[in-house]
Amino acid sequence: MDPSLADKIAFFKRIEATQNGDENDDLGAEEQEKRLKSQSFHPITSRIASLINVASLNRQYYPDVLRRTASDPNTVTNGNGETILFSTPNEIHYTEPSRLTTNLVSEGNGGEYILTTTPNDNRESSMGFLQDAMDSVIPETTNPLRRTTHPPSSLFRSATTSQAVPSPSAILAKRKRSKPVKKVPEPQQIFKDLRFYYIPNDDVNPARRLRIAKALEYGATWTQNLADATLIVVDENLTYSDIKPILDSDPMSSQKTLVNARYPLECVTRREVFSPKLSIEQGLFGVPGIPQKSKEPDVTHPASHDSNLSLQVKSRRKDLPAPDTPRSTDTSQRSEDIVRSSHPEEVDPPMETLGGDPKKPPSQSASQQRTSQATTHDDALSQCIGEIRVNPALYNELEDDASVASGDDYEDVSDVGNTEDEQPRKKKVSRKGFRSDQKNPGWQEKFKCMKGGTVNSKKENPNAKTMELLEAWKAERELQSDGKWRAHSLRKAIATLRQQPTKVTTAAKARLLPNIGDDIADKIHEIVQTGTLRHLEEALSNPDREVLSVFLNIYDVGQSRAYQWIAKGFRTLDDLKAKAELSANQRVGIEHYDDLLTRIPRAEVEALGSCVKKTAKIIDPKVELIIGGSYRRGADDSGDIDMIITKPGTSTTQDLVPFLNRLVDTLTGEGFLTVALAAHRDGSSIGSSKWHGCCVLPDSAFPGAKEDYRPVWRRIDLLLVPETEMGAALIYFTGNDLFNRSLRLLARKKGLRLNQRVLSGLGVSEGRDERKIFELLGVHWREPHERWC
DNA sequence: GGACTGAGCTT
DNA sequence: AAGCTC
DNA sequence: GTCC
Ligand SMILES: [Mn+2]
Repeated sequence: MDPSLADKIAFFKRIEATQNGDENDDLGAEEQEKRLKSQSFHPITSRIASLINVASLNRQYYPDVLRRTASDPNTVTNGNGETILFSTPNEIHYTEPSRLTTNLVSEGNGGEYILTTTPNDNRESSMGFLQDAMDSVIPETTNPLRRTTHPPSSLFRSATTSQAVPSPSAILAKRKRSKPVKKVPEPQQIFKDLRFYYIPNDDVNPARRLRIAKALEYGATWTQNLADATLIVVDENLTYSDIKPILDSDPMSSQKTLVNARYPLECVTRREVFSPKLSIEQGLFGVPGIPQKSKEPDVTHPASHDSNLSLQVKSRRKDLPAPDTPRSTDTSQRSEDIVRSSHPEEVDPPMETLGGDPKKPPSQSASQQRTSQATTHDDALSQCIGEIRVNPALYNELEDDASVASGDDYEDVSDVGNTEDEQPRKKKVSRKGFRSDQKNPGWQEKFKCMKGGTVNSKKENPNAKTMELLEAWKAERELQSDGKWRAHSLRKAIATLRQQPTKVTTAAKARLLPNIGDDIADKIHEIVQTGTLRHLEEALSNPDREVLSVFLNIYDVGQSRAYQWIAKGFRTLDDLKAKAELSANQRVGIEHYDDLLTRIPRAEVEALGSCVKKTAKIIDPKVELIIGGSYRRGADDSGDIDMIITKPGTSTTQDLVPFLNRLVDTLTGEGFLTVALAAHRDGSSIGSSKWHGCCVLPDSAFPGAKEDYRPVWRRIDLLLVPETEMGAALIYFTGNDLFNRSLRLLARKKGLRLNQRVLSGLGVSEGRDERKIFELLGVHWREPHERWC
């Protein structure tokens, strides 16, 4: 990798740090687990649905209470006379669930915790449709692959937006870090006559430096004197209270426009200095905590700009609402508030010219090209941001790109002089103390991933309804053979939505948000307008979807087999047991279907862990076992239990295989381990590293009252990790998945590679120290409970 | 048009 | 190599 | 699905 490239990459990261948006806080490692849950429930009637909510809660901890034989799924007939199978317990035994329910409900009311129970919410929200769907029966549609056609406007839009004026950023990017700012042609200098004051007002932070440079390119003047400023640009991690002291130094500050760092960039994108006032935009570009009062004198330029005329060039990625050109019609968009600019006549320079491709050596590696391009276009830059922002707080302290780029000197990471980049850890949404175990004190901290702990983030999220439906839609996509990436995109979009401080009510506004494209923007609009999602309802009415959902929740059953079975006409778990060719693991999955889908209370995770540790200690007292996964992140319940097995002095997993064999044998003999699903390759070469199976907590170790004990099969994963790889292993097995993927993506961008064993590349090789890996990646340390992205 | 994390284990 | 899992 |  060439250093300059790394430099650019580093730049982007910084930017990320300042862009707080990000999609965090929600599913992650557990994402998969929850996904399963939500899939398995799809109330058929609202009445049942209401019961299910209660039931599902109970189910979390007391599967038996409402267990129904997995092999006897309920079925109902829809309006078409078609039989629909569903996995929801048809018999909700209310027998004294009160106590249990109360307990759980209280947790749900506790605050953020609600997020961890989204599956319940989903069910709740989806029942309405299902009901409708059943009543109105829509024959068919069902081809999962079937795609929605884009409304004409969408096409139109993209066509007009794909062109853009050559971005000066290209120039900027190429100049590396040289100071001279090349301004764009006069007419394009949208910030001309405007004086920006930044907070912090320096360019120490690479991200800010880049932003400032861009502002200057477009004619802005960077002033060091607050009193002289016409626009105050605040780093996104700062809240109004943070900057209040600074503002107070200028008596006129209250008359000036206060915007976050994203605003100027958006102006550049739009090629105009628009007013940040609009409610939604205030949420997008405002400073958190800003008093409602005055603030917002119109500093924007009079529409005198060419930008409003010939330069109506939209960024190719996000169109901006054009007040004058209401997007007309189309089937799906009957709303009048949807306004998208559309100036077909505007023919802009081809994008290619922006990338500077001509100069690019054809020999460049694909990755290099990708990066180069990204660095050459402002949009590309934002894009990159969006990509990385998967994990915003990650980059909070990146500093000088140069140092980072060099690969070997990451000292910069440590110095972290950018306090402003530092997420204000101060304000934490304090969670009720119902589960105030000392271990949990901070699990709500996961919200730190979120924007300065502002508004949203709780169930009263202004976009809650929209998120619920999109979540349901995402679940449907996950059932489809080609829905993996669509679901992934939806997940990111939902995360973006979750962070919006105000309700996103139009497609146009939604479209401006990262990770939300035309499709989802339209869906958001549909939800806001109609309260439903037509496609979702149709999907739910597909008689196959419930069967699919049940099948996919079987361990060791994926899309391939699920579809094959459905093609063969199998509809129930009984059908499978009787007619399908099942692998041993699938048999286990079916036999213990309910158990394996039941959440494991934290207390039980601990109890299970203790059982393993106890036996392990007898076999080899020097071996160390650590419970990872969501438990390590502080979760109140987990989908399974993950344990890392290590021992001082070990350098290969092989060193631990003998121990594992004895451990498994012993635990199996005790009756603790009940079955092996995937065992390590015995005696095989390197690589042997894991053992997956099931276990049951012995009644003697049950943390609750004896009479409440029920043997429940749990999934347990044992991981062999030599001491030399503990750091990388901990990161990986602590998750969550989004966090891990972000890190790996980041590593790759830095020319490194991260897997569960080591961070390597560019002469680097670190697997032992978790913190060291963070440092090498230029990522601020994050405690396990802060890794819910 | 391609990427989207990166691997281990089973069949 | 495909399929499933984390 | 979104972004490059
Ligand atoms: Mn696991």
